[in-house]
Amino acid sequence: MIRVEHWSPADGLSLEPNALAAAKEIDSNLALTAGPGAGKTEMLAQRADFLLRTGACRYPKRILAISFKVDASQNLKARVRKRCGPELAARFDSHTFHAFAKRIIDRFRPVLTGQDALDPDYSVGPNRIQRRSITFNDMVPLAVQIVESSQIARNAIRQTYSHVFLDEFQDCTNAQYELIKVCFQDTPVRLTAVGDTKQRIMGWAGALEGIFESFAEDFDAHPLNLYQNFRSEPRLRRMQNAMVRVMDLPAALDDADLPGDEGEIEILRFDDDDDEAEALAESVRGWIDDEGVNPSEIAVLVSKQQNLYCQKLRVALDAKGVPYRDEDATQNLASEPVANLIVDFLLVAAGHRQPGPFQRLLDLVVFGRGLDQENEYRARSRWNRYVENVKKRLAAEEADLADLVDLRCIVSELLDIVGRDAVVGLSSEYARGDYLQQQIDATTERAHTLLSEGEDPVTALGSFSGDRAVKIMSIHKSKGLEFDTVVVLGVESQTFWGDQDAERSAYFVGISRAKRRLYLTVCEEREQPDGARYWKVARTEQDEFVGYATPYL
DNA sequence: TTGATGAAGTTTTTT
DNA sequence: ACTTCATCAA
Repeated sequence: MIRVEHWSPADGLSLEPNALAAAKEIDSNLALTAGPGAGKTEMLAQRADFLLRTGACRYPKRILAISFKVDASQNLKARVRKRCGPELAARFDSHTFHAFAKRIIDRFRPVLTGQDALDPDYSVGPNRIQRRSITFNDMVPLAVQIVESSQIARNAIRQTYSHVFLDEFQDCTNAQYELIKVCFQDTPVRLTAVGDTKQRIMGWAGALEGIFESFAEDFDAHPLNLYQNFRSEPRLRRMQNAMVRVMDLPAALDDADLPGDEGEIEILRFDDDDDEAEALAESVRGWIDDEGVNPSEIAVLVSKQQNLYCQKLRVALDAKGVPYRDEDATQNLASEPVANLIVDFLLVAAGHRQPGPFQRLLDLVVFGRGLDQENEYRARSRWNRYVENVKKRLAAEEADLADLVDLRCIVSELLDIVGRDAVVGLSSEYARGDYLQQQIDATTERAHTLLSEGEDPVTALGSFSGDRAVKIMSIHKSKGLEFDTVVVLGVESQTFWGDQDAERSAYFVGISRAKRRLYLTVCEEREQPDGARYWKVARTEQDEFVGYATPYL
């Protein structure tokens, strides 16, 4: 443990003054607003490092981080582990709102009585069924009810955590805010809320307007703002700034403060979506093959109906052999930690030099266990021996990944080596029923399908792992992510319909994912799902949204 | 039966 | 923004 005055940001990073102030804040609750690319995640990771290393969060107290999306919560956890090491990071709990609520329900379930009583083996499904099943939407309200009515639950939560981080706070809903309040209002627990009201894109799901103001009031939180944008090149920042001028004038900068020609913005206009798919696939292929851009640094974003809008693009990418991952279709399995574990291992076993998967496996199997140095060394060499052994068997054709029996065998062997406890610990869902086995079977099936297509294993599994695949996803899914090159597909009034402010925020989120290059596509005509009808592009919204880009081409 | 009119529904996430 | 469905008048 070190003294507060001796702490400096981990890994020799430097933070802008307000980020440093936020990271080192001890007494106040914080309401930290910051635009895209300001380094909110990094600030939280550094703050975790500060709290854990200086003992402001002293053992056995823990830090609770609440995000909205699974991958955001995993990213934050990984960043914290990187900054302060696995031992301290073990006291950093990173959950989604739903996961946090469900943990409360599972732990204090008997508190629920009468109408709301739940059986021990209740399930989560599409319908609320008395005692047997709840829906996603029931989770947070039930957790609120538990914490409200049970002093024991309240105390348990308040005594576990000394600090709470709230990520993407602009998208906090009424029910979620209630949960935060019943758990932590008027307690010594210190809260840090970070977000950007200009990126509020969950209004349709009940995200509260003016949530930062309410929070500042209810929790007497100290407001801070981060000004920098470490993500985007200046040309892109000027376009973002043009949107900020419309959405939140006081937060806008003078364009003169964003000098430089770096960065690239293009508007691609097409007659129809066939041309669009063809040209886009060709551009993507060029970026990867000619410019050497990593496919995973390229994202195609759509506002709505991803399946419909990206169908032709997928066909065109297939035809050109461009690896891509449709985050919609693969979502279920690809977001399962055990699926990633298995696929990472298959990639390492089958391919040469797979740094991403290799490192993730090491983190899980060796470093993530809080072992001391000697045992860590042993675990590492044991793991390396095992990997080499499987590689050798594959090379000698004693085992064949394309063979389902061999594949099953290798998977079960892997899970034994990793350890049942470690696998179950990957997700809170795995402890119950046969859910884990189902996911393992589904992954094996899927891997078998991919591997028996005849391509080499690394390419075949590439679309699953996503390490070397172009990402196709909704703007909502892209929140919090960043890419070298971003294509916003279909910048048309037909795709950005709905509440004007909400749509503008969504567009802002989309364009601000790009670090260096932004492409916008517009079609005059686009095919409808039944294949027969076409619509013409209306002009109004197209002019507004594309218009933000035109001065910066 | 046809055409005209208007209202309602559609999308985005979460164990 | 656009589609689908219900209703009403001719």
